[in-house]
Amino acid sequence: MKSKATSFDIAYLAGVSQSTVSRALRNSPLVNEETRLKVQQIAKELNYKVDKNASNLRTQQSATIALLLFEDPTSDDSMINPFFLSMLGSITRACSNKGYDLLVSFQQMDNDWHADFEDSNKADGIILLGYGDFENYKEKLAHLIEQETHFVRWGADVNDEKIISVGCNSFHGGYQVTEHVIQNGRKNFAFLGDASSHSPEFLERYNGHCKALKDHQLSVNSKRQFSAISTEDSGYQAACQLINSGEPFDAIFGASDLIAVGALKALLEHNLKVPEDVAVVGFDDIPMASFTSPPMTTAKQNTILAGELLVDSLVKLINGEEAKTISMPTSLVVRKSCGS
Amino acid sequence: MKSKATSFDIAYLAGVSQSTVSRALRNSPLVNEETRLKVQQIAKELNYKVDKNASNLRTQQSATIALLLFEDPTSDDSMINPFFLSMLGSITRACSNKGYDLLVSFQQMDNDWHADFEDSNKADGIILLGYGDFENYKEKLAHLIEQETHFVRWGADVNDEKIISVGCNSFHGGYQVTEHVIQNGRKNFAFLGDASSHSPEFLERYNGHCKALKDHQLSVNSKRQFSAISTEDSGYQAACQLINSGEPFDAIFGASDLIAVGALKALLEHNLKVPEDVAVVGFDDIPMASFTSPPMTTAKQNTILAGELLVDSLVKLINGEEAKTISMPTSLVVRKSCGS
DNA sequence: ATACTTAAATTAATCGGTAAGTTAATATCA
DNA sequence: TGATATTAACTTACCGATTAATTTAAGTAT
Repeated sequence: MKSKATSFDIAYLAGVSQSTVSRALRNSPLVNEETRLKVQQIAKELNYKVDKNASNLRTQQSATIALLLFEDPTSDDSMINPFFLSMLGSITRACSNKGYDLLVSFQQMDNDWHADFEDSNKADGIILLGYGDFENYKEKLAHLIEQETHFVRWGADVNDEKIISVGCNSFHGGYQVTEHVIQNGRKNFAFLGDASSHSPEFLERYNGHCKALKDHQLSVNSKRQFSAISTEDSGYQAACQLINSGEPFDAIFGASDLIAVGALKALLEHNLKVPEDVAVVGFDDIPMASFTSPPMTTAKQNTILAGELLVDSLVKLINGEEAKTISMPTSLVVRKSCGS
Repeated sequence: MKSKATSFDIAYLAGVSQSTVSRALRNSPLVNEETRLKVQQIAKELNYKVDKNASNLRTQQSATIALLLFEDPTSDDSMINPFFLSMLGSITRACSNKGYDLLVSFQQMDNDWHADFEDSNKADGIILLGYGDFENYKEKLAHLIEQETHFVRWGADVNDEKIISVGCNSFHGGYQVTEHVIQNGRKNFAFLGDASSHSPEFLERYNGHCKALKDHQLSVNSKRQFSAISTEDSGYQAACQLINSGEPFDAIFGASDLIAVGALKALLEHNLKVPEDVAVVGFDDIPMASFTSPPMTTAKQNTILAGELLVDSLVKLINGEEAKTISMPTSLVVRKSCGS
């Protein structure tokens, strides 16, 4: 086992002190050009790498961001919500662009989740990602605030200026897709997804949905709203309930694409044709959405931009700057499932 | 800004020495039960968390694994290969089960990628994940070995006992899907995917494919093999080349599901019906595979198990134990795209 | 020639733990 | 009772960097 080179080894070989080595490697103007080059040369030969534990300990920062990904406890263990997977991809990129490493951690929303990364100095800040029961979640956030932990979360504004959120304008997205379907002549809209304060995003989508209905002189019928979490299975269940309820409907808005995909499956099983009998729209624009049969019309959330904004905001907080809650617009992606 | 509590603060409050605090918190038998409880109580009240930088520095290990995810440089920046995303999910879980944190880093295969995580003591070992030009990749692995870095890679065995790989038996998988389609009566098989030593996995799939053809008295026609990397677009291009080549074919084997999905699109555009005119099969069983139209028959790679085995093997290496290259079986998932 | 800058390096304190070595107090045994 | 074990604590060195404080040497001005 060959032991790693330290700055002392370099110092010895270069015939200078260890602190000069440290300075030279970080291009400090306090060290002579000639010395610097010699030191850097030796460091390279020894394949020397700065020990992050030592330097982080000394500087009290880690150039690392922790990502906590929350999952619905009921979701299939083998499959992470593809939407968040996309987010993860863009966050990873955004972090590396900003010179941060990324620690990824999956957490069950219901369990006691630990956000010790910053307390233990493993990370400088935290990104919280995931749908989930917000009412429960809120206490934990209060705790984070109390600990003065730097964090940003993905999601709708929660009207607390200490909680920085980056999210899509769910209300507008909900309005947008609903209006599009209405303009295709559908009148009896069903909504599948939790519409309570436990899921602020879904609630906003629902509110936008209802507003669109009202603006077009259609009534909101709560008998056509069925609760669902963001899994295909849950969407399937909700759609079955809807079908079995006997309420007439000619359009379904799934609060997320996964829910809509589940609905598609339920409709198929009940011999209802999409979009002829029922128009189906979703939310997110996950990669799968363009491969469903028929391809899904949906409100696209720009995950690339979202990842960048999350990281930007968090880095601002880490640097002691101000950061603001951001709401991004969604864009309507029209495919075949909505009938036009 | 409230400063974090250190073990000295606890020591002062508990009226013991700092080292006793350190021991008490780690349940060392060297400290009296009563003292231990008192210390732990105070630690809790202060919301004390061990500083990982300090303890890692002292113990020279980080309880962290770094995951390097390689992407085909040409792949769409917005979309990470869903197969690797699944792997990432299961690796994350496996790590947390083993008590390791996970650092995720995306790397471009062609650029100089850095695997400094272990050298800089940020991680105890590295998992390498991704398809890509293996010939190029090899030099870097040699470098890792030279540095005595602990690492495991996803992929086919590369016949070097210093390189521990965990992968699926691509040869068998290729054989399996090919044979299934042959048994449905197809005779003119095309293969889309790089079949060179630059992509060992694809090459193995191709070899298995050819073996199945031969075993069933069908000839291998290299004019029906078109190179492609694992992206939908590349699969689309390759399928177009195939179609335009004028070679007759009634089945396509995409070396990965993404390639097969691209092929599906090309066939649709050329008014070729799947599976009536052409059977299409893929490899991986990404989530999308069950939502294509028609749903894709494919060789499933068990990503959950794969993640566990990768982490297990790496942890063994970290602990100085032996680890062996592992080849897992694939399982045939029959859906509609293959015509039965 | 003396005093004063400036440049370039060194020394030493520090970050917050871990663990080996040592001491002090109590318990056990012949 | 004196010698030896055992328990539970304390002291101190150390991990490998960063950086403030200090020293040394050379250069400039009066």
